[in-house]
Amino acid sequence: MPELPEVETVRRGLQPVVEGALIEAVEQRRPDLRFPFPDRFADRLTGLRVTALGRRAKYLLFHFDDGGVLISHLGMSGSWRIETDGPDRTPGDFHHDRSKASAHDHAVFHLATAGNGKARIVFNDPRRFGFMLMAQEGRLDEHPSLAGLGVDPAGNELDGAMLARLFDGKKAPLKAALLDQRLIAGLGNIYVCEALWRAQLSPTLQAGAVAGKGGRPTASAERLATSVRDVIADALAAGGSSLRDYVHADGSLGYFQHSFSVYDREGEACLRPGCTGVVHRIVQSGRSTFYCPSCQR
DNA sequence: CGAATGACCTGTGAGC
DNA sequence: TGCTCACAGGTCATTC
Repeated sequence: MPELPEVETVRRGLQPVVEGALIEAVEQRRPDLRFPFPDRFADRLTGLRVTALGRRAKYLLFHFDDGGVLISHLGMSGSWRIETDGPDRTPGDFHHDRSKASAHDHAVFHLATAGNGKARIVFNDPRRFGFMLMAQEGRLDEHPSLAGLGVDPAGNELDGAMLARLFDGKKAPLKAALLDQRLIAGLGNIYVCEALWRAQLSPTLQAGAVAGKGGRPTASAERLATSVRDVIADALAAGGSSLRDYVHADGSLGYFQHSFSVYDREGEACLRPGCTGVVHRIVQSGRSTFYCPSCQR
């Protein structure tokens, strides 16, 4: 379920366990995910210390003390799980049993944590659209997976003016433009639908029309930029609020109860106060779009 | 060049 | 119950 807010929630859950941890062993249980694992994957990681856990768009970045960086993408169905042995030792510790082990556990990192405990983090991915790649510190921006990524909607940069500049002259529908990771990096199908609903804009409008002439922001562009940021911020808040340190009792990360305003609500009443419309589903570039034709124009 | 489509995988739920 | 089908939150390669 990983769009940007879910990936960030996973990052925050993993962070206290992996930052400062020493990788004592790595189990790689199959040769590939979406792509082959990097050559000598387990050997290269064993003995390294994690200096920081970062994120770029939907990519998790494990920074190591030798200057290497592990780029981890969750694809459509990937997840990380934390396992620890024994009773809790400090207030920050948590205990998770191994009952969730499954055939789709593809990689296991055995860690000696900064707090001198033992932990494992397990990557599980039934559909195997996820992947892991290696990069070098200082050359991250040149890595094929990260080069060309657009602005992060969780930060402060995205405003109406920037959105208008990005969409200026684009003939693609708004839905497709918002999904384009080269423009805004981190939005996925759900939050694009949600942002358009908030902004009361039709997903079928031409992106360039919203930008306005010459990239000067229209009221629609301002509204859309605000909606995108608010949708992401609200999802992030939801990710942290219902969980203890973003970690479920079973150690799984990043999946949280969430209700959507339009996504997956085909045929149901529009939730906007005063709107009597019904949510429709259409297909744009092969993917479902949910929107209310009555109030999104 | 931009835009649209198919491919990559497995799991799930709806409908018969 | 068991089968088939449509569909699933992402990206990449290919085609028009």
